[in-house]
Amino acid sequence: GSVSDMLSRPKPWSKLTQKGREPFIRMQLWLNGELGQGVLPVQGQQQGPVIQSVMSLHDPLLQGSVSSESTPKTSASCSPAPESPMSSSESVKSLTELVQQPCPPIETSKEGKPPEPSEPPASDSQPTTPLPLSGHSALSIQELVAMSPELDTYGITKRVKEVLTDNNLGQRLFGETILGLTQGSVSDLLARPKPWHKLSLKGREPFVRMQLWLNDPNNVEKLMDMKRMEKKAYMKRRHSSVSDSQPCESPSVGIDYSQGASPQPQHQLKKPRVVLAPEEKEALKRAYQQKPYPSPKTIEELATQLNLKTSTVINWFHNYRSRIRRELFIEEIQAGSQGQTGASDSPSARSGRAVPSSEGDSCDGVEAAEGPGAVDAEESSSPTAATKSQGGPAEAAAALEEREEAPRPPEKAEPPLSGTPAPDDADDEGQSRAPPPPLPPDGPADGPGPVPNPAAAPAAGEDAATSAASPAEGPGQAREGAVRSSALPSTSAPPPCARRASSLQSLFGLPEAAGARDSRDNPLRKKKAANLNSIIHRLEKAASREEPIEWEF
DNA sequence: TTGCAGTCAATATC
DNA sequence: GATATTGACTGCAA
Repeated sequence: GSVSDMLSRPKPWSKLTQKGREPFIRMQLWLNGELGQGVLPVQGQQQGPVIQSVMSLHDPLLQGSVSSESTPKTSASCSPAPESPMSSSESVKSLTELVQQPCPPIETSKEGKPPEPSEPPASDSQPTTPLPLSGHSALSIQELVAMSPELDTYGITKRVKEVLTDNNLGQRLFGETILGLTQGSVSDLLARPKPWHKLSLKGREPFVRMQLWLNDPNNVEKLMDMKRMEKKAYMKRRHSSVSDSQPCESPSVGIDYSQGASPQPQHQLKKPRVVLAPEEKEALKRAYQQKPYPSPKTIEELATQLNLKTSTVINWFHNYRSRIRRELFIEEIQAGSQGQTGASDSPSARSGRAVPSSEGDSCDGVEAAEGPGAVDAEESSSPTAATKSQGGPAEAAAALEEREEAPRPPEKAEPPLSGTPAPDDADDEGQSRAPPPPLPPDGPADGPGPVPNPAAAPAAGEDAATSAASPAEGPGQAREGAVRSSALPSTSAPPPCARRASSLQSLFGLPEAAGARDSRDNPLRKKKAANLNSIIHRLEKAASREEPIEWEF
């Protein structure tokens, strides 16, 4: 139990007592392989003293220092990390120093990728230079990650993007050579980095690699060399293959799957990729607004109505939830940087502003644009739009909604996000119990109708939100409201309370929220609401296990 | 069993 | 051709 608690809710180093730090030291040592597998001398035993003494040694490493590079530049200088919970600027330095050495080939210790089939030139080239790890005694990437101080993921990606574009280096090359990831993953990572504290050890790895790469004075050169070699190899292959076969269309130039691997018998076995039609996505989004966590039954219904495989629907929900979450992270960061209040705990936040890509665009954009909101616009213009596709997908969602409640807000806009919880779904676990509607079903009044004017929408949403908070609703709602407020902060994430608070406010239409943010808020709010939904859902679920009725705050 | 994080890899878009 | 998007999959944790 203690372990579970510690692993899921570790306290910041600075808040730990000597004793409290001990388990972390042990973990660190264990991660470093300095504690034999298995038996760890317990407490006061022989190792006790060792641990105690190590405590001081490791201090800097363990501490989460802050993104040194975020603002300034390369970590090297690591200015005093102000907001870092624990100031030690050294931590960063230690890592960067650690990292500054020549890099051995990417040792995919555990990375699934075997010998990087991709490494095109790898074969004939110098050691791909991924990790600056020193000799074998060197720390493995995992160890580095474990010991790494808090990095400013945002700042790192920003710099990486700059370097790559400035030098005309592609994501694919960078990803395969430096990170051991595919182009798509790199793109995603660079465009939507998660804040350090939300990353798992594995998720931190690419950032540590990037940091290491950034610290490598020859990083660009090495990559350029790789590029050249790739090109050369490509040309060579081309020449030779001109005559003979193969559609070596392997996108990645140097990859030779061709060889050892079975040629391409598989080609036929591949299942075609499912591509959801816009209407289907719409319907799913709507369903999501209603219930971010649909019950199996609901999923099945959706699948049936949309004529999709249930696994597709399930996957879609998983992906959508997680992607929305990610966008929220970014928004948080941005918001933080803008409101500069943000700076608080997440270093990433600092660099936020710099946010290159994510700007309004993609994040919100995505949803906003294609999401319900967009639809709205559409619909507003052509009322019947919704009707499109005969009773297609759109209806599917609608149907679901209907079941839930009556008036279903035409998808969209803010109101929906609140996603009127479907009370009906009795089957929906958590949900049913406590309707997690972040937002109350829009009052009979505004919500339901297709919000004709997008501009107006926000307002409506707000109202709804506000009302949600109001006692009026059923007990459930009230409860929720309460829960929400209390819950949010706890959400596992340590994001700046201030920020969070403000988002909450805006979410619920608290005073300032209303006018404060501009248009851009809508989508934002929607997402947040949706996110709240899931949070609430989980909270309720958890609560239900224990004291179903009790929790009111 | 369920949900999530992290990825891959096929497509879409620029 | 490079980058962005996204459905699916894997592994892990609760």
